[in-house]
Amino acid sequence: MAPCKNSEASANCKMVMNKGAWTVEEDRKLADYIEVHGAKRWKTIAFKAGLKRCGKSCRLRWLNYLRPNIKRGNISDEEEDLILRLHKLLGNRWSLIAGRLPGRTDNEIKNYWNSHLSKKINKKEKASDESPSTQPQKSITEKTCDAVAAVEEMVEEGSKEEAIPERSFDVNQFLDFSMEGTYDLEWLNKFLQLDEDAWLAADN
DNA sequence: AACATTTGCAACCGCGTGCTG
DNA sequence: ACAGCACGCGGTTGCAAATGT
Repeated sequence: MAPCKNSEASANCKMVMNKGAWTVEEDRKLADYIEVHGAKRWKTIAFKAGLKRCGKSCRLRWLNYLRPNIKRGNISDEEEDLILRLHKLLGNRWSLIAGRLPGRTDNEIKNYWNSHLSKKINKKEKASDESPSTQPQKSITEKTCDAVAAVEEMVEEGSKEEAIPERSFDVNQFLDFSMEGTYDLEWLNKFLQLDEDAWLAADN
């Protein structure tokens, strides 16, 4: 145990805070309190639930572990593919990426990226560096990444000039996560289909 | 079996942003 | 306009479990 150093808790910093792994008892207290009072004002929640934790810590525990409908582990190929596509498009915007994967948290996706996908990509890059003369068949993921890159270009072009009608790309719509709950890839395919040529080019 | 190294994940930390008085 | 607070994000760390030697 150690005093909480972060700014949020500085006001009551004299209080000794719990740190490290959460216990079952702490989880129960937090979940019970939020079930009754809702997930607002984390500092108050931490205090009133009788937890010697920073509000910040409570929030993280709730969002990443206790929240209902959380999916844990077993990231499917479909989800992995989606993460790769979105990362190509958005970069390390983990919360935005997580927003497209119902039940997944930004922390989980970030961890998954750092421990699995970044290594996969490095391997692929190394492999392609070692055999530059041969042109191996691109995987679905690589193809989609190429297509996403094409979409990115379109976004940039669109910001410079009038959008070409049949190629119009609405960034706001793309980043509008209000249609939560629809776990299909239609929304992305719609954008990817904007440039069939990019697909064909990626194939050659 | 014992030790060293790597891996995977939960949690922490600092910073930026938005809201409120 | 300003200060203080609360929240959210992304990077980083710590540590247990798994794996290698």
